[in-house]
Amino acid sequence: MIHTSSLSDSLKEFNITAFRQGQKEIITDVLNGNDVLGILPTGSGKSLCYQLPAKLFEGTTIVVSPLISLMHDQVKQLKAKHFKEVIALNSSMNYIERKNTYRHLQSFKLIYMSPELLQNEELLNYLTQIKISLFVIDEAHCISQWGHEFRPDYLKLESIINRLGNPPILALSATVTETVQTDIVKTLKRPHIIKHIYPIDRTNIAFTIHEVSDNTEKMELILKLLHHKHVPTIIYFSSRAVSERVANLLSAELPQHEIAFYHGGMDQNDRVIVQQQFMNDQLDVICCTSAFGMGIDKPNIRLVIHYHMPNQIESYIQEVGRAGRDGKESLSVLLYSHNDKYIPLNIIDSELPSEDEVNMTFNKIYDIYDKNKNLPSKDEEILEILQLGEIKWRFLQYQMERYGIIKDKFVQYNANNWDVARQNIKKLIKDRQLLKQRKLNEMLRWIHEDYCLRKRLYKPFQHSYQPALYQCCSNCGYSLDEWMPEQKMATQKKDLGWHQKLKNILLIEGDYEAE
DNA sequence: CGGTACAATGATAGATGTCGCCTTTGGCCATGGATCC
Repeated sequence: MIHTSSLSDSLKEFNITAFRQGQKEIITDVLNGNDVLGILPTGSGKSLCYQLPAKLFEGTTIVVSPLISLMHDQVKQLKAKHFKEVIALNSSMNYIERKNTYRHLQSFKLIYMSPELLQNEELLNYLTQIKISLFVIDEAHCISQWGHEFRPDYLKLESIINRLGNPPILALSATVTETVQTDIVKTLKRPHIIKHIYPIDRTNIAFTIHEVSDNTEKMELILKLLHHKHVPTIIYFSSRAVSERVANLLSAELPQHEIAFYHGGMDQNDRVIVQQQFMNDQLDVICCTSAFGMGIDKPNIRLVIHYHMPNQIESYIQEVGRAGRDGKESLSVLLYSHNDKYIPLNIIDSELPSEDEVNMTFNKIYDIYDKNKNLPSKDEEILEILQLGEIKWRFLQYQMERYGIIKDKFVQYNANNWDVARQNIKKLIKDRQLLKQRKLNEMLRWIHEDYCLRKRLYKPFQHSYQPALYQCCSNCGYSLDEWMPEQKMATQKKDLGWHQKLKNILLIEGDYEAE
């Protein structure tokens, strides 16, 4: 039991004078050793909910985070606040570094890691030897959104928590529907988890939908909008190639704007640079896929455009919610043409294996059992043999491990078990596909809604509802022309960068190489 | 046709050189820790 006096003392160490909404309630329950699910809006100080308990607890707190960049940001911030017993683990450490770090894990109060690294036996052996006081899952919606197909290691967290001696859990997120909540609680097997859920509706964002007949019309609309409103803007796409193409077209048409693209296929270095430039207001418009956004806490994003719709409402709420963090009037523009719905349909198809593919995989896995009982060690080889896409195989691999068909690349055969597994997996695939199609249909239904868009958007997420602070939505009579955001001065000078600045100071002539 | 990440590993490109070398002025080579895909 920890006293309130020590709570306020430790607050000072974080340079904070008072708790924000929800923080105290969540932290109190965590300190009392309860399992907690906390839903707080982004920018409301979610991380304090585990950082403060981590500091107060005797043992070590583990934080599972989906992105290495997020872990680094957190560690950097904490070290700046003189919280030093903190580390982010990842696979880039060499043998010596790794051994040295793993041997002294108990000296850290807070350890960040990915769900994938938590599958590593070497690390687990060390972790089971130290006292874990709290197990945190940051961005917990990833369990539901990514766990089933894209990153199945999210579904394995529960068994890991078990191996670590069942420490209390804190799951945190910003956007979680009732369905996703149920999914998280079920996956973690914590039916009695205490829920602290706070409203996530954004009263300073106006919602508009524009149905167009083709992509030319989309471009015209975007050009007109950006030409008149020069504000920090994100444009979301469902295709890397289209995001690049549109970024280039817009750059040519709008010489006053600084425009770049961003997606998962880019060089890691370029991604960091583009993100930094956008954060520092050196870029005005960023054309991106869903890869851009997690951990983006830029206060003055005024406009979020969807060139393509996301494949579910949850994603839309997350993406739109990046606008207007500073509370000022901001705008969402969703562009829709009737062909757009085929993109998410194809994506759904590509992440789950068909019935034929399941049968084929079972047969080929049996062939492997017949020959030498071991899967090739390299994933590429397996994909080559099975003729499957990466995500489909990841899904099947996870399922086959669950049913004991595969264990560490080793194939185990039992005719009865295999039949049961095959039927159940096929059933599961059908269920997942139906669920995904239902989610897509929800999105489409919302797009064709006649009633107030704001109310329909937030209703399934929360019981209370707050009216719009500035403007409501295109169904409540709001039009784009009325929008008058504070704009960037056209004459505003670009940041010169430190090379030029240094050169100016030292009056050096000519160029010199960077670093 | 289209989108999200990480780990692990081998490949690759950039920096170094306590006397590196040679053609003096930077270019080339061999080497082996980072970084990338």
